[in-house]
Amino acid sequence: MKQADRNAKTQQIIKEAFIDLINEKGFNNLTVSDITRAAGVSRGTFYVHYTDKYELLTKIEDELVANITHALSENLDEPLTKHTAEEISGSTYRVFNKALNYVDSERITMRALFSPNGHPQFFNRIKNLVDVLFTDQLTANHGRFSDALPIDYTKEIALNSLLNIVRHWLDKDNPETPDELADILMRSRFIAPHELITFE
Amino acid sequence: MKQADRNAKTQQIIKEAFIDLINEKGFNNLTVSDITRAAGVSRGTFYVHYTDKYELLTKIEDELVANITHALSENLDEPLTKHTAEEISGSTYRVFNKALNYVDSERITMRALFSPNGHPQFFNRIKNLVDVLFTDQLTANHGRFSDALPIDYTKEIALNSLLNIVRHWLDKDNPETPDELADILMRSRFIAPHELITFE
DNA sequence: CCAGTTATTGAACAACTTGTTGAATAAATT
DNA sequence: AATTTATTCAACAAGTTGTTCAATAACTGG
Repeated sequence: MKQADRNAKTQQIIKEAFIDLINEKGFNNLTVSDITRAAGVSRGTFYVHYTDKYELLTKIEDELVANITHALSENLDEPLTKHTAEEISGSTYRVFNKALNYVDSERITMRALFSPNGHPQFFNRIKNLVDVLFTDQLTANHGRFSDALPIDYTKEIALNSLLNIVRHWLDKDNPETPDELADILMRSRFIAPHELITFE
Repeated sequence: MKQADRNAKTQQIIKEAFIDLINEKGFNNLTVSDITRAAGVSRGTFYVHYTDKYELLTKIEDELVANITHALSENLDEPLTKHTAEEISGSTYRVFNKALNYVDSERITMRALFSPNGHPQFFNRIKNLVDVLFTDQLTANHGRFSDALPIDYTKEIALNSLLNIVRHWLDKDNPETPDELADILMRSRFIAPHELITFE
């Protein structure tokens, strides 16, 4: 085995043990000793690769963010060349679908980080990512559908609905396929949430 | 000063220092020593009142949950005696208004706990609270408005929209009054969030 | 006002985690 | 086979944890 592969393999073992431990006891309650014990690796080895558990977390998150950004951006400029409602809708579906398929491939890690025992800042980072990528569409449509609700609240509703659906999906034991969830996300856009909370 | 008052005062000083520190460095990064130093109190005193920082957190949360439950429940049975749409709508508004006024009175604490550096489990606890209290209304209306979206996703959208609006409101520097936010919550019920995320 | 109860203080304790270092060993490279 | 690189293991000081205890301070009831 090559040196590079050897490093990669060690780091992979550490990462997997780390994600397992986040699910077991939460990021904040796990120690570097916990990680190395679970990974079957010396504590010294950990500190060769990472300065602390926060850097390990950051490196994992950075990779996820880069790939999600890529998946979301890839089809994002397409709409400008599309004209019919069907073309636009299909394009939106493909953006969701592509991103969800990647998220699904990192399901265990994503679920761990999105969980209450994971890293709330990571959820916010993804939220900010989606915000920036979709911000033009958001502001452009605001006013047409919003009934003059303040723009900041409108954005909160839209972003949180989208991302909490994904979070809920990640938490499920028998989740829908990424394709099915993309479909649910498409349909969810036409539902006013609080119509469902009334006293009728 | 009476003994009971003396205890209450000490605990209040500790609680205030604790909330300040959550905002400064986050719950997970603060130590008991940090709290007692900030509170100007001996570390021994802390351990007389609380076994650790988790118990302190829990006691604060329990009080908030009890009061929010009270505020939400008080007007919740009214609708059964109401008949017109205006009566029902007014009743809903009063439930929101009452709860929001209490939350506003505990704004600094609520914001600290709801923040990413606070306690995500507390947000989930409130979410569960609202879920249980409104669950009858939720299921009753499902199907009429949902376009056959799976019930679990419908609930996620409704609960997260409601609570993230409140969270966003708590984070604001110049927030609306509780009355104004109750109005925003009422109006937000008729907005389909993802209509705003399209590629048109 | 005094004696008894209760709260606070400050110091000490062992156990644990942290991040660092260095020497020995093991594995890959050339 | 000699060199570079990765891993291991042990030791280190510094900080936190939760507990204990004796001394001090503050309230309480008579």
